[in-house]
Amino acid sequence: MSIELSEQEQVRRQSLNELRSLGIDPYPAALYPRDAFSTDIIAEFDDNQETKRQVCVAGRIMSRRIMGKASFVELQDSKGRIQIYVTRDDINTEEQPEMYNTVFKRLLDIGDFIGIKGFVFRTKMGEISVHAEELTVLSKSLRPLPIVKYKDGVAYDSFDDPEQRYRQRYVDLVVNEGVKETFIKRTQVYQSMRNFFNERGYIEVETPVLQPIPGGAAARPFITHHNALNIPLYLRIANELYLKRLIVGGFEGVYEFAKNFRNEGMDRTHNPEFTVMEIYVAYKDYNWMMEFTEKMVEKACLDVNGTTKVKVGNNEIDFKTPFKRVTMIDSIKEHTGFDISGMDEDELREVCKKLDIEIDDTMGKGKLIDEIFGEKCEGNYIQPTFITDYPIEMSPLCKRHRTNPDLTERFELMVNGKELANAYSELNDPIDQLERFQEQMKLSEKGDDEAMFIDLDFVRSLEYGMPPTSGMGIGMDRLVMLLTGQEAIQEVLFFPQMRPEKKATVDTAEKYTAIGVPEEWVAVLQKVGFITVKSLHG
RNA sequence: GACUCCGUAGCUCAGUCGGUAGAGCAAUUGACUCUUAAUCAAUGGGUCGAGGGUUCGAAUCCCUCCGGGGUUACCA
Repeated sequence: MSIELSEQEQVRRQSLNELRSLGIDPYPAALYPRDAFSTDIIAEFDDNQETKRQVCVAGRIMSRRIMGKASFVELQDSKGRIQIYVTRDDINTEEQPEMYNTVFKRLLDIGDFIGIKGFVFRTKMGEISVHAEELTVLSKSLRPLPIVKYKDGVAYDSFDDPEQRYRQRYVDLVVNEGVKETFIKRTQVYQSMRNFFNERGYIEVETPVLQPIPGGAAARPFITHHNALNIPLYLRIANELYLKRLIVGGFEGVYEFAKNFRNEGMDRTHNPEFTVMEIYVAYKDYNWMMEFTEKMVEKACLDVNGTTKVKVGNNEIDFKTPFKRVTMIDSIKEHTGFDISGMDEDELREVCKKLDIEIDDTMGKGKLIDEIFGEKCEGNYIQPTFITDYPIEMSPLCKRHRTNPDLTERFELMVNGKELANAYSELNDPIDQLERFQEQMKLSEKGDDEAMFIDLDFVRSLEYGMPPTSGMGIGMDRLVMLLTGQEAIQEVLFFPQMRPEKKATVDTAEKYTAIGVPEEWVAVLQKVGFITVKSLHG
């Protein structure tokens, strides 16, 4: 925040005062009786109408073309833009004879909100516009917006510094065409999925974000402290264990769009907080869940884009069902030539060495297989593909495979070379579950800082009995990225995490003298680099 | 975290070999009652990310720091 105002900010504050002195409230309290939206007016216009349609519109001035006693304004509302034709003779009134020359031309600026009452017509150049008969100042803008111009869909001087766009998303949304559409599509994806679940009778629920044991995934959690209880609490890394408790409790289909938090790196596909939709359905297995998932994704794509095809970067992805299905063992065989079925840890290490994959001693069998798949296979799956039957060591919450005890009934949905969804036939054998947690403990002792904690209450719930259940989690940010063709997670989050904005500040002389620094030393100290009192310590 | 590039007016960007700051839009003043990246004329606007160094002289060269992008590592 700059303390000194730029020339344009000073002018706008001056205009604000002049509006008040003319008896115009720049921030009126009364509701404005808007009765039409920009794009609707254009869509509903009929050249053959005998009487002109009267409308009342409101929005932000995005550009002005002033030609003496007549002007054109581009007014932007939540749906789009419409041109307003403003003339001196039509908007001046007895009470406000300077409405046009002083108020409109001199005191209003790009960025201000105004309301317009008038009639709809088509200009000589053919553009459907509103001929203003009454202009109301609705809100004065004190900061100049970036000026982005459009012609034939091409943007000129777009506001495109990513740092400023993300830090001041409100500005990005105002001036850059298409940004809002991405976020509207995000909401449509959620609506599509909610409808899909609700139609089937599944219930949307909410479970704790603050958890005493961060369970349900392998990840580094954020930790915080609850003062009244005097205990550490973790921000959830997943909601899986809570949703399964609800299946124990008798719900037969529950889902939650859950904000999860992981204290890991940030880049164009990772934000510290992100959203996962998890759903659990009783009496189903992972085969059922595969069909459910592909139908859900196909529908979401159709609802948002009207087609199953999406362009992401140079790839065209088709979400037409059915998706391909490949077991993990077959995938590794196909992309590396190694058949790892039945291999022990040492043999797997040998394979990794041959494939030039970096490994370390903390890695168990499951992690080694995961590395091979991640390095050599994952990236090949551009079109939606289910990878099935993961090794048991890397799936501690998943039911053992019905035909092979070394594997689990698990699938991941890979799209554009990345994991999008993850699902199991859920492990509901409480004794097996406890043993799997204990295996995780051993991994943790071995040095794996992502191994899962033991959640004894969760085991207790399973001891009361959970019906056979299938569960699935899908990364919402990644899904939205795919369905909107965006390649950075920051483009689908309104406010992605950023380093705090910092300005180099210089402490005042008083702060130095307050800690006993002689006044005449202050300038000297600042000159040699101690620009703050704090910098004198340490 | 590592590597790499970037930071100049409200916005988008030039700035040559180190010689003291430029354009378009926006703003201000004026002309113009159907324009649309409106047009025409004039004017003002800069801690060149911050701090230090080299130099007679630094937006430019060197060092440190801050912020961001890209690549990479961990991860969804």
